[in-house]
Parts: sequence; C-alpha cells; structure tokens
Amino acid sequence: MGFEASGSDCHTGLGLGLGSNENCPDSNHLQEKKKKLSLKYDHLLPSLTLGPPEKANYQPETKMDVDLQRQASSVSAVSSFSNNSNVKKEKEVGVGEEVEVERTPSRVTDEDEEGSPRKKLRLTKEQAAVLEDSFKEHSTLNPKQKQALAEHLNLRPRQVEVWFQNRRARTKLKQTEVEYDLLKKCCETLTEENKRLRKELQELKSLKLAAPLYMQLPAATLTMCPSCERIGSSSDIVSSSAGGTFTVRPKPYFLNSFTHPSAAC
DNA sequence: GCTTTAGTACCAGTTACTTCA
DNA sequence: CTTGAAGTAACTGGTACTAAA
Repeated sequence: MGFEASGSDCHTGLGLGLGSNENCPDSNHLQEKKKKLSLKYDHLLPSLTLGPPEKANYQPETKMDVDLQRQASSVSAVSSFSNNSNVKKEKEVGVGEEVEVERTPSRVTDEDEEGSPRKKLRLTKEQAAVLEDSFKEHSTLNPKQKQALAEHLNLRPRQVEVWFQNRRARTKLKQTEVEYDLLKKCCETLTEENKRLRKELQELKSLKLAAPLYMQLPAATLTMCPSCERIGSSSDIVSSSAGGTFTVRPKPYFLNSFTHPSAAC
C-alpha cells in the first residue's frame, strides 16, 4: 500500500526520535524518487469503477461524451491554475495525447458565470470515495493518473491535484498527532520512573548513613553505578537487615539510549 | 562539464467557504 | 435564526529537481 501503510512502519521505528521521518520511506525525498517511478502505478486507472456523483449515471459512452468531457476538463484546467502573477503554460499529459493550455491567474479565472471568485465546491461522497481509494493505492499521482481521475470524476485535474495535496497534509497531521501522543506517554513514563528512582536513591542514601550493612557483603556481589551511585549486585539481589529491607529491582521498564545513557543502570 | 533558465511537483501555511452542533 | 468550531477546497509562496539552452 502507499503512504499510510509505510507511515505506520515509520511509527514502529518511532525511535522517539524527532527526526524519525527522515528515515521514513515516504519522506519528501523518497517521494520525489517515487514520483519518477510513478508510471508503474498506471494499473490503477482501470480499477476505478465508480461513476461520478451528481452526474450520477454519467458515463462517457459516446465519442461526443468523451469529447465534451475533455473539453470541460481543458476549460476547467484553465480556470483552476494557481495564481502566480504570471501567465504560465502547462502541458497536461492527457491519456495518449498532450494538451497545451494557456494558464492565467486563478483569482481572475476561477470566477464562475456569476462572477464570484473562488466558489468552493463540495466533493460528493462518491467522488471523495474514489479519490480515497486512489490515495490508498498511492499517495501521489503522475500526470496521466491525475488526468484520468479528473476525467473519471468530472473534476479539473487541478482539483484532483489539490485534493491529493490536502490529503497528504491531513495524513501527515494525523501521523504527527499519533507521534505526539506516543512521545507524551513516553515522557510521562520516564518522569514517573525518574521520580521513583530518585526516591529509591534517597532511601538508599539514608540507609547508607544509618547502617551500611551491605558493606559486609562479599565484595564480588556488589557493584556501584558510577553515574547514579546506586548499588547493585550481580544478580540484583535483595539485601535485608534488621533495620528494614531494600531492593534493587530488576528493570521491567523500557529504556532507551535516547532518553538517558545512565538509564542503563 | 559548467551555469542559467524554465517548467513542474510538492509542501507548509493560510484563506475562504461549508456544515453542523 | 445566529454563532462559533471544525472540516476542507483552494490559494500562495517557497523549495527541489530536471531538462534544455
């Protein structure tokens, strides 16, 4: 699958590293590379079977239908190009043809018949579903796929392109939220652990001052952590005395060199 | 082999519009 | 009916990459 599947791969790596995305197969640069290989996704197009909404039973059965559709597509391509202040030319690679379109700023050209700029259309459920399916296949489109999808849904290629951009942004946002939650939980766990260890250290220090009985143990069984001065034994044994017991617990908690080197204690 | 330039795709951030509680 | 929040289509400006000159 595309972005979402590999996105979860990235999470598993989480590594709690903020830069983890760099290693993600779907990070920007890899996506750029993927783009170049995008022709391999051409198989998708025949699999799109849902008819465009509203124009509910729309099916370009006749040549005229197809021509009209193409025409509409070209016209809308003109009206949908983003507003760079300059007029641009873009070659839309059609299915088996190249259409050269004069581009003009959209603030001007996006006006509909009534002259109101940027009238926002709401995609129908069916359109959204087809786009969603397509996105699941792959999160980026090559020009052919874009054109074909646009024709299939009776949308402008620019609209398809924008939808994919926004969809990628939403995916990334969700992914970021998930990572944030994980990091937050991790932080809370570590804070708790830190609290516990400090408490334990305090207990040990007071024990040491009161009755350093562990000194009487065979030296070989005791080790001292150089960084936190915690005492352990080769088997993390419990040492008890008349004054009470203290335990050097094994570490059930997960530790991570990312958080603290001395966490290995 | 270089630099420059134009074209293209993508992204982050933003705006504008719609929908719904 | 009005309003604010949330969702999202569309836009903007910037960056990276590629191919041609």
